[in-house]
Amino acid sequence: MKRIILHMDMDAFYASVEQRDDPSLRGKPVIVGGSEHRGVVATASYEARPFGVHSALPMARALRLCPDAVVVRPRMERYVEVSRQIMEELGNFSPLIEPLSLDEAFIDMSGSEKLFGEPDAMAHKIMKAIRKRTKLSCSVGIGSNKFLAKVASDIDKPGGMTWIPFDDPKAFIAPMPIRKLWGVGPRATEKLEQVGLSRIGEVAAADRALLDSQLGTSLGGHVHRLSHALDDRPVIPGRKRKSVGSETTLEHDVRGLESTMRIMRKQCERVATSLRQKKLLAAGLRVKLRYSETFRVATRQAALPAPCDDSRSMIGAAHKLLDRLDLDEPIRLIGAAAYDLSPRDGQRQLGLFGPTTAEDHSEIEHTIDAIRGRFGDKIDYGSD
DNA sequence: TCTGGGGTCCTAGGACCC
DNA sequence: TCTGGGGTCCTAGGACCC
Repeated sequence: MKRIILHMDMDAFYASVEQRDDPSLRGKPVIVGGSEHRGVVATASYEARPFGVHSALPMARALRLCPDAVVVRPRMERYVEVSRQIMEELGNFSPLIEPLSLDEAFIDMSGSEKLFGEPDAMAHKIMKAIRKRTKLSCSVGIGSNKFLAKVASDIDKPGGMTWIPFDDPKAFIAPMPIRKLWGVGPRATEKLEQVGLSRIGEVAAADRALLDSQLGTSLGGHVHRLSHALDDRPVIPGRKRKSVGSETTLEHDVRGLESTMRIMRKQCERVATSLRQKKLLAAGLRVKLRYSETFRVATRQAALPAPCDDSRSMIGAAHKLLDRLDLDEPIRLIGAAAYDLSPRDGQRQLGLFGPTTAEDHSEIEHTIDAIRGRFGDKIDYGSD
């Protein structure tokens, strides 16, 4: 059966949510992002983009380009909430929804013409439903596979709909830069350009062996297929997450075990809280540091003594892992991530003889979660 | 210009086992 | 004695995506 894949991409999602929620921001250049010192732009509103402000740009530079911009710190919980509404709306069109991030999803609409009409009509109905539910706009791409749908949604933003022809998609994408190929970033672009390939059509015409020699057989094969407009990856709903992490770039560098652990404890607490919210247990923990002077990232990981969702177990594990890293050079980023996740089901019980085991701590922290849920996060529970 | 935070996937080397 | 080969798992790093 002919596949009909749609890709929905919200327009300037974080910035648009902020402008929707705060009317005083409407019509103004809005930048959602971090601190001017070490932050970057997460999303720039369309009013800010003509100044050259875009995602991943260092904040300091963004503000030099657009000094009148209003800077807003990201409110992730809010975006998560709006994202849920969007995905729920998409669910009314197909059971095969695959979210790629908070603001993007694939929708497999194959065989739904009787219900929703031609693909372009489907796309318009989706855009209308999302606007009605959230007052936000999105762009939609249509193609016969994921890659084409994704390329398409980017062509006419904001608020656009693009349908890459089902009969000759290869000709449609041939003139595009190789950067549009999924999996081709700055490194791979450089490697392909070294052998004179800068357009998708040139990659399609290139020798497979040349691609493999530049990119390795795995990425080489992938890129080769995409350049021929071939992509048989299915739309997979309900993909399980593989890790849950928290990391932060510090305003000021730290060094030494004590200072590093002070931050690391907070990261572990956030990871544990997040695991409990998601009803997951982790069997492994990974710590991550980024060194200021070299910008180098170092990670260490290890299995936890037992699957857990409490910060105490993670803090203990993180401490051991940090022992294996250099803590003498200045550190700018500290992070922790839990992996090897499994669903937590069943009841937990508090031991009779005081809080000693990881299970007990999990139970206590669940109780604290519940209190926080009722009274907010402003309560002081004392230390440790 | 001095480079976020949330993730996923791939690779290469070493341990370990038979 | 001068040393196989394959499979699997784990770890660390790195590219990439939004």
